[in-house]
Amino acid sequence: MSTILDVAKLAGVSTATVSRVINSPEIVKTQTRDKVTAAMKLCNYKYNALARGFVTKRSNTIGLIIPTINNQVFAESTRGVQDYAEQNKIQVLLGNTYYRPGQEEKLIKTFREKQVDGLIITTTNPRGAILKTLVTESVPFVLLYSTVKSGPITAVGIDNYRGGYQATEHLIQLGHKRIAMVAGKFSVSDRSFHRWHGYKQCLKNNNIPYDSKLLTQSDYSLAGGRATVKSLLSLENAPTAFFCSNDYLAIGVMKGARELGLQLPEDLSVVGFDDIRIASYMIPELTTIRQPSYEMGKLGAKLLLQRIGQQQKPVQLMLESSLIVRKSTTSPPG
Amino acid sequence: MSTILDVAKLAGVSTATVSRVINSPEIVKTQTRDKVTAAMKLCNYKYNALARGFVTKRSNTIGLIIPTINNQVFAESTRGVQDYAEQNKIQVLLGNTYYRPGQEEKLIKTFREKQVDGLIITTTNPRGAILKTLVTESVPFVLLYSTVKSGPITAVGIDNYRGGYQATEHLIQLGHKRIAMVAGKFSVSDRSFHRWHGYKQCLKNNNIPYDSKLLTQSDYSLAGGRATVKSLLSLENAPTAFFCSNDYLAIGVMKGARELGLQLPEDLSVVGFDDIRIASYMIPELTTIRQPSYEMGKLGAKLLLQRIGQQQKPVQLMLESSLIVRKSTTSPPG
DNA sequence: TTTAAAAATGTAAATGTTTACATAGTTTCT
DNA sequence: AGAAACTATGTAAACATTTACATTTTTAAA
Repeated sequence: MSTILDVAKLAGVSTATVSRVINSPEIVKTQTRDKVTAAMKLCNYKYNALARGFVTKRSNTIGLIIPTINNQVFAESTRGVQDYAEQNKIQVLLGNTYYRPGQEEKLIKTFREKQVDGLIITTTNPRGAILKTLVTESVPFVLLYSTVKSGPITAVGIDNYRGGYQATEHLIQLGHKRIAMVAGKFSVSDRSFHRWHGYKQCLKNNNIPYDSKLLTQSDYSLAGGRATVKSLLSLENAPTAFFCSNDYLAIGVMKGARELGLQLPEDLSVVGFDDIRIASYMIPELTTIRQPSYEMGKLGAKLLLQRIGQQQKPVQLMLESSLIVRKSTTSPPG
Repeated sequence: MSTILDVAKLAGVSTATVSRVINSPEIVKTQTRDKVTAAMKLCNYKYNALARGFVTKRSNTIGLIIPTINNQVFAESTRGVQDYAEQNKIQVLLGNTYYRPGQEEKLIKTFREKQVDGLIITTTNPRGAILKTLVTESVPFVLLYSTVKSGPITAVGIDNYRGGYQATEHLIQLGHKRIAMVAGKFSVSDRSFHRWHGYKQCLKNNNIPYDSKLLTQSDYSLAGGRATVKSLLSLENAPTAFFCSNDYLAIGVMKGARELGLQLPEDLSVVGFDDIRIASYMIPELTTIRQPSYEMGKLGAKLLLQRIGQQQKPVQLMLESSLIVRKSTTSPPG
């Protein structure tokens, strides 16, 4: 493999000049530039970005850490990050934690060793020590789907409390009094926890007593939703509506309910969260709380790159979530 | 930031010894090792994998190129690649082409500059010049969802022809004679093209005349499927079954058919392709051709790492696809 | 012309590891 | 005890760029 030195010799110039042709061609005379370009062609020169990163201390790479690429929501934000990064000639190293404890730390360590210029993290543990370390050692990073509201951390997210409130309010307005919440495990993400708070508060504001039997915590998955239906519906005084922590849970719930012979939405109303693409293709079309995942990814990347360039002040940005009313919700039976 | 040299000074040893403690601790005396480890702690030493890559010519990074992370199929294979890579302490750089022409070449160039040890590509253009270049310059790479059957390229895929055949055969056995194919654009992927060949051949073998009006080519998306239904159903002598190039198309088709007032599967049978997770949660549950995406990703990564290590002979591996009969197919009406 | 200023190029050090080879220290064997 | 065979460590070059600074060339001004 040929190096800058080979090119330099071939073109009869110094390595500095070759480097300049690569990095700021406008400052080298056209004539010289052409000689160099020709020489590069001739010896099939391939630029070594690793060597560059080594000397400049800039890898032009960022690390992206998500729970799992298998959730369309994170796929969407990943796409946002990638698109923005690509526009700025930055590559993305991707890592999944699969919600495994300790995995975030591991990935962060590896990525830092790889000399990434910054990190974008959808964390499972926003109070973890590792984030504090990153702040102390002034590693540029930003949090996605974040629940942090203040402090020295740059973060973007939505108001999960409000999302939970919106969903519940919608159901109450339709006349529901017994509303179950199919939450994701709180231990795994406090986003679900905040949504639950919104749900609870909304019940309270509407003088509906909170019943802890109506809360379940399961995996954030289709199977999780499906599995949780039976127990909730076999309660005496069964719920007439389900608010689910994400769309996969909601789709699972709809499936489970169908299997028990219920008509949707007549017998049971279901609200999801996220508004993944397929939500509007379900039958009935899924009512849900939309969060702008792609935009969040893009914005997160933008904030990160700003932070890498100049010392930006940390900010916490809140994106708008919105209730999308479709066909999976209606008034309770009777 | 402290370097190996700082650690060495602090511990009173040479850089070589520190390096050895990092890379093969067993060959250095316990006593020395402890001194070094202590020194590393003391000056908060952070390993620089970039510098290592620079001297060893191994970045421990591979590049993964897919059409779009937004398709659950590719998300699944990505997961397979990642999981296998992680087990082998390899990181993954991810790039989406979004089916844009020229984008594959661009990504390959960037990744090579980044000195990736190898590439995993789900190509849109298996006959493109770039792959030949990679072979010539002996860059280790493997193709995923590949349609290449022989030659100097390592590739893993399924028999798309057979998949198309299986799907069609299933519909014919149910009694259908007018079977439409909702294909993805052939220009964008020859996988769809091969499936169509299987479809055609199966019709022929069953003495059903091929009708080119029953073929549409659209985007591989929910919207693409939905949009294509109307025109097909308004043909005189309309089809009673749709074979779709992927599950998103199929789900879109089901939605579109529902909107036209059809009952599924009584009025229209639909077969998909891929078996994405959500397929079995649709109503009716989607009959489809399963391809083992996760396994494909894992296997691809395995083959790549083998190829990087030793000079392995190129192989083309064919994974089993299988017909999963669910509820979206039944006998034609009447 | 000369001279000053600006533009273009060159020189060489620096970056943080690894590793072939050399040296020193320790066992083991006779 | 001396030699041989290991074992443990050190020395220093190599890797492919960038870049501050120095030098040369060109251009413009006087």
